[in-house]
Amino acid sequence: MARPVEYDLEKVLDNAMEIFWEKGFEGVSMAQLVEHTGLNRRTMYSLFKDKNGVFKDALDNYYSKRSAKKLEILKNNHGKKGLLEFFQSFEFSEEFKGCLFSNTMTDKEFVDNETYNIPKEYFNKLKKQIEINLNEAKEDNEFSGNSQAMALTIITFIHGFHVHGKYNTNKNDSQMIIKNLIDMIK
Amino acid sequence: MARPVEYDLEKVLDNAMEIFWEKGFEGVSMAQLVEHTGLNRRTMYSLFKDKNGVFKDALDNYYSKRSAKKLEILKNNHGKKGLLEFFQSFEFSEEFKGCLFSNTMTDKEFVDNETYNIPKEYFNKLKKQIEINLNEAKEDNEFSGNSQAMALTIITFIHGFHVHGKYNTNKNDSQMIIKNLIDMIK
DNA sequence: ATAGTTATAGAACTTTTATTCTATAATAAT
DNA sequence: ATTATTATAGAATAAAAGTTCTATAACTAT
Repeated sequence: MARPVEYDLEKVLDNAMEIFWEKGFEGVSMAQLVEHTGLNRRTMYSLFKDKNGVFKDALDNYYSKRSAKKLEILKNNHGKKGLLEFFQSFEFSEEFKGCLFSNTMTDKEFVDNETYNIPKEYFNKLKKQIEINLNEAKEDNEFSGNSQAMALTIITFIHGFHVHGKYNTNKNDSQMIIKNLIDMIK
Repeated sequence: MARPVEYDLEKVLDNAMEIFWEKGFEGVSMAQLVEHTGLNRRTMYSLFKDKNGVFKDALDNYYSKRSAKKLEILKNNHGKKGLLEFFQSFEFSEEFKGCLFSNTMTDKEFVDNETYNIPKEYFNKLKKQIEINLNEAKEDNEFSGNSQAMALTIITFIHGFHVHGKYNTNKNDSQMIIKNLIDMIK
């Protein structure tokens, strides 16, 4: 009945996610978004309310494509094994983009609350899951500290790992940091 | 011979530092800077080259007012004592502004290289000093790990601590995190 | 084939932000 | 007092970014 769409929403979201991941919410203009998604300006606004709307959907996409998998790694592996697999899933690429969610936590003043809550709630979930794995590790006699405190520390560390990667892209350093943290969990 | 200045450069820099600290480089407009410093728009541009110039001088001011003192704490206290004093110097205010330098590390694409290098070099210095304190702690039999790896881990952790504080302002959590990290350094 | 509906193209508009310009004000030395 | 010099006030300019508008294109159901 109507003219068919030429875009692929899946790809549009992937492209939006990619550029936001690299440059951050404030670092990306609508013009760049239009260029990078291949979408028409007008189509952009018919699909999304505004720039924040694009960002919100890009974050949802990031969650299902990436973050949800991180949670699964912890859930599907018992205790300390889950934590080890989790840390090993971090990529050490030279062109380090960090984590879109972790980056977004520092953009509180630029995005609306609903959008900010997406990564925020992910980190809450992640913290709880890490705590579960630590408690399991405790039962296995592979951890003897305070699970709650250690879960918070690990979350804190994850944030820092992504910040550090913004200015130090040395692969050895990254691996050294991860290894050192793992050794500290006992 | 000429009309005398009405501003106090010291206060101007403090005010600029304060607002950048709270909102980040991109989060502050020249209009806000003019309002917050009490300076005239034109005077602003006669004192600083441009917005980046204001930011650069605000960072230099932050270094001498705050960061340099952090380094001194480590230098003036031997080994692990220095590290403990260092961590205790972190403030746990509810209205958590984080660390201007750590925040700036995530703004790489917005500021020029010369400016970005100010906090970057501070963290390099800090890492080296932490390494020195860890080596001293080793001689005192208060630490037995890899100093280099642990120094990197602590720096990473510091970055993360400031990101975490952006969305979790719970004082108990912050204290728990710091305490947990200290316990892990051994 | 035509009417109806939605997509696309890209210009136009509006707001915001950084930067500069013109005019005026206040001091110190002559 | 006048002049030279620099500070201030605030308007003006220019570029960039977000958003919307008008016109045209492409398809489907009748």
